[in-house]
Amino acid sequence: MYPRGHPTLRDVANEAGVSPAIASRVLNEDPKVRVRDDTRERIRSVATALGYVPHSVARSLRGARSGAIGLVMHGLDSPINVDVLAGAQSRCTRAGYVTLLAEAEELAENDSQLRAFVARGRLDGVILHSGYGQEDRLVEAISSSVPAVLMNADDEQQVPTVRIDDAAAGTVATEHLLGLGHDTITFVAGPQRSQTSDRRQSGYQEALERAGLDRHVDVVHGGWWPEDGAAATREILQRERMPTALVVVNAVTASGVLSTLRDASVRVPEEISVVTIHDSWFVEHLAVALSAVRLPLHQLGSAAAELLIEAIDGRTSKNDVFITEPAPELVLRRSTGPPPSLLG
Amino acid sequence: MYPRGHPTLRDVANEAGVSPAIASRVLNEDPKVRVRDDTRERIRSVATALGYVPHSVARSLRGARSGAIGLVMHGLDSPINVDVLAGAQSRCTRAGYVTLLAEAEELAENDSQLRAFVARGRLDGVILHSGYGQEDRLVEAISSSVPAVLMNADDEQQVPTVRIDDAAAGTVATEHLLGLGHDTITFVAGPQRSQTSDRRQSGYQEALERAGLDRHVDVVHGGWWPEDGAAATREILQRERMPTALVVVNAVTASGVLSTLRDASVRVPEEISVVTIHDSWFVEHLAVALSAVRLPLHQLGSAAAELLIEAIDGRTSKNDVFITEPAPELVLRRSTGPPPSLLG
DNA sequence: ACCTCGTGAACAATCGATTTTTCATGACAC
DNA sequence: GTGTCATGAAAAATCGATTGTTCACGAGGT
Repeated sequence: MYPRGHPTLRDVANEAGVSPAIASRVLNEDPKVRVRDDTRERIRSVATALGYVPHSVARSLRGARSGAIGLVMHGLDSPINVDVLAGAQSRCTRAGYVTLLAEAEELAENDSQLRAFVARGRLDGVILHSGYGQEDRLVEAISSSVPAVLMNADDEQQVPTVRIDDAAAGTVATEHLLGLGHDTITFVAGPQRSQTSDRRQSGYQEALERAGLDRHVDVVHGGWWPEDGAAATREILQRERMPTALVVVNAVTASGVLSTLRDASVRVPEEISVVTIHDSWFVEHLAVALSAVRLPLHQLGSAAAELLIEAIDGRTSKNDVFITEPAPELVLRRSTGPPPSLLG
Repeated sequence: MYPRGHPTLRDVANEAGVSPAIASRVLNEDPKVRVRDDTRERIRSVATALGYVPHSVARSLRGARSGAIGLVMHGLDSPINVDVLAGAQSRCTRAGYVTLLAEAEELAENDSQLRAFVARGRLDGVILHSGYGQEDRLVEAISSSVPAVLMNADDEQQVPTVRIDDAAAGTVATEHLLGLGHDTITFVAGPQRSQTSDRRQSGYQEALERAGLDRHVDVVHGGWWPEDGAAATREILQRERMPTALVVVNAVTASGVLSTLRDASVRVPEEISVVTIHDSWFVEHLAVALSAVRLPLHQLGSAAAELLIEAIDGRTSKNDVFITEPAPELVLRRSTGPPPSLLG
């Protein structure tokens, strides 16, 4: 039923009594071809009558365009990353591309998967989710065979990159706490090698420095997952002097922080304030409704798609994009308040 | 740099002083061709020296296989659905297919997107995430042009379907509450037209009937999102006689239920117990760590991929698959306990 | 010497659409 | 009546790989 008897352009042409050449031009509305109106009409009606659908593979073989963009993503189990994916995916789709999805880790580990993915002719370009470190080989392998754009990668890259203002997010979060009167604020960071985490941390440090509190910079390394937040929190809980507030690198990490604090019966925000970066659907449903800095993740994805599509079309290809609008903004909920000392 | 000067099979053949035919056979390790060892060696080394990569489009034009599978998904903003996606994606990838991702809603609304997606030759098959109702036309359009498998669809379908035991999940959740002594248990359902929700609800009803409580069946319709759970909860809170326990159709919905109860200062589980279906990473970090019934979502995806791949290969194609292993299982956390009446 | 056979590899068709080139027809001018 | 031009459409090349068929050559048998 499926592939059998699918009419080809030749079938349409024969049925309409014309050559495939003329049928192709009519159906593609080639402006520089002269056809009689009745012929044009005949071809069109035969095409619809037969249910003709162009063969995309044949078309891209001739045309050197596949109409497909590859999306190489990290950790889709995190809603944060899914937001980015959605932004990229919908932008590509609106531009008429179909999107191929792949997992960065799998591609990096499995050479035959990688080869199948970037096989010649399959993709017009690739959007590569970066910022998880240690992926130079993958970036190299992909960008050497197909136009590529990176999302959220390290600073020095051969490949065009789109970034969001992670440092500003760190600053906004920290300044919110400073404004409430906190002066011992710990940054719960991501993995040691993450530049995304580093950038947020530098925003945190900058805010402290501006407040004259550079001596109070305090960083605990965690990771991107709830368990990482939980581990970091347990470490903090064991200290003699606990900070009065936490800036957590990521909302998923923060979910582990909050539930660990709850399990330890530490009241938020009365005993400790928590603010995080990324405002996702779940943050207001966590152990405590979580104050968070909103970052334009969806835009990160769509801007990357935009940049790639421009590059594919050969239009002005700025090399990098830094998304500053909308600026990171705090969404205030229940997890932040004045430090205990000010509560009387 | 990219497409320019990519060596073709002909380039390899010329360089090695053989015909493209023999080069193709050697590189693909065709067993029924006889070549001298030195020729074979020469072709191989020329291929690697030139960095030859087969042109996937040319290959699939000739071979009538694209090596690509389409994944049409609903609501990727829900982690629940992402789990399903991940299962399908990784199974396809391991079988050597690349995966094309599309949004069911967009495809249903936008005809040109749909046509681009199922364009002849692009896909060897499609996995279609169903169970959101009202998608007959999409299923029809897709399955008429390419082999397809449905995930979690309604019962009467023309297309092979993979299902999980939603009814059993409803039963397990309900029996857990019954076992704790509850007898007024409300089911917070999904949208009116969702068969997935209906199946879970029927499991709930069946459990009540077996307990002789058929008169206590009570269903409030909500939806798949936190706001839906919140709205349903507000409705329940306004009643004169509140139930002592809730079975919530979905963990995302339940997150809205729990935070609404928290905001209304209703203690969980002391005043009301809540159990949900779907055990995702976030449920233990919600307002109250949520008891949940684990369903094999990842397997739903991978089984669908499996079924589709078998169909593509023309191997035994069972028409439907019903996943019963592992059976739905309760993961006990803090949101369920005895009803107030038994607490003394 | 002639025919047969096996070996190793070239030739050529094919997949379906696009695109450049070529061609047939009729109208018109001379 | 012959040459020129515009019109409308057919022919044929092309994209790159795969695959069924054909072919050249040398060894071996008789």
